[in-house]
Amino acid sequence: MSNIKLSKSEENYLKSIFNLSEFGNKQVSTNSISKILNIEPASVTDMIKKLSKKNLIYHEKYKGSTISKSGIKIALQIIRRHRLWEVFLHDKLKFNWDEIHEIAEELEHVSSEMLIDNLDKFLKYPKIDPHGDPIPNKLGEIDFIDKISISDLKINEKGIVSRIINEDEEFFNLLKKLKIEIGSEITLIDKIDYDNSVEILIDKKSVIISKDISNNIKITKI
Amino acid sequence: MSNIKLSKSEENYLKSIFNLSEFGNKQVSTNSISKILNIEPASVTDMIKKLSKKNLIYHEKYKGSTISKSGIKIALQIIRRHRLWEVFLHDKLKFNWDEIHEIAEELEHVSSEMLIDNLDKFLKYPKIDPHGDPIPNKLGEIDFIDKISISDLKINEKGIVSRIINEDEEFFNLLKKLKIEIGSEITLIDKIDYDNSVEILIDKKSVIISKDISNNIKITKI
DNA sequence: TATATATTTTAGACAAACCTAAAAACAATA
DNA sequence: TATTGTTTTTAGGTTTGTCTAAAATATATA
Repeated sequence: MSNIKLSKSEENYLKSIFNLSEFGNKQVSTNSISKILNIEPASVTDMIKKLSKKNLIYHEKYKGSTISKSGIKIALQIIRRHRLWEVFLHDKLKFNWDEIHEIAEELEHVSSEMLIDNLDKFLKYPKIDPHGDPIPNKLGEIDFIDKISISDLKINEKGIVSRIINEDEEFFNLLKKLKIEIGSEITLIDKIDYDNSVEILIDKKSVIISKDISNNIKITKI
Repeated sequence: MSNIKLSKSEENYLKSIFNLSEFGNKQVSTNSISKILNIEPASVTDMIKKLSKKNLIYHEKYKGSTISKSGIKIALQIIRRHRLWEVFLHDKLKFNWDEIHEIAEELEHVSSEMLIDNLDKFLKYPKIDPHGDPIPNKLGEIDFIDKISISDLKINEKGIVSRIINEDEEFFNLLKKLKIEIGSEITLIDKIDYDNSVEILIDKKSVIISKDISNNIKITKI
């Protein structure tokens, strides 16, 4: 089995390559990795060689890198760890969801499988993290949930908030004021044709939110 | 303020030096650090130079090292992090207390002050870890608790198990069978002069335990 | 106290993960 | 297609934290 213990750096590269590859389907350029990790292209080339030798990615000189099956498997475990820690930080330690990413970025590299399994159990096997991103299970399987816009609902239909696109602090504060967060139940009351804003029922109150705001909130139908 | 971010290595050295120094009172030999960290003496000398330059320890060539005030302060924070994570792993994630040390050893290096404060709050500000060791508070203050042996109790006096000395797995299994763990209430029923074994009431049952066993269990009087 | 032994330090090397500068390959376009 | 610009790689360097071998110092003992 691919039980090679990877360094923190290797894990970060692998995660980034996976994220850039759109589930392993796209070739990833050295430059894009460099930008995402804030590391010079020359250093990225070094690490690409290293990961290639470990068969976690395939690399064609001057062309780009593709993540391998075993690379994907490991990347999904790192993402699993990251997202489970995010749930813990948000739900148990009461961090705001704009504060959790950075800390989870550290915690994700603590590599005890039993730790993550027990954490998963403690959190009652959550399916999505506080940003609404799905959490891979122990086997790396992801529950794909159909995410739609509020305006895709019919009048009086209900949805659960499952993804916040914009992660700016101002937007976060607005949502806090509106009592909208991942898991909130929303009912569509009316669509206003004039400017494509929508009237919704949230936290037992009805509010009208602009198209721009509603576009940054994804939901799943109940 | 001494808000220098230390590397994982530096933190481990500092913690070891503190532990070996008996609360900063003793000079620590290069060899003892080498043994505890499993790192060659020559490498230890290198790190000693580095920590000296940062004024976290004082070093006299060929004599030994003493930990400084600011060194102690940082060491106590690392120990605080370690022990809080141990409480979390044991109480929340249901790890056995012989499994938690290694994982806490990793978690203790995740250096967000807010993380530790929130964890502390979540755990309801515990005073001791699952081994019975005291947890420094945010300011580095430790509650010193008078730890005594079971045989120091008078007949019918009660105590709370507050420290397990022997950390071997067999001993752990024995304690599990006897339902003895940190926090358990013990009542001394009788002292047997013949072999210095003691009869105690634990978990509503009376058992006789040998001198050797009772010596490995420290308690605090209620 | 002289000598043997143990401890500590110095010197020099190495791997990991980064860097800069320059060369090589590729892509875009006049 | 020749030139220009961009991307990627190579070459060589740095820092951190480790190592081994040898030298320096301290300690123990005959």
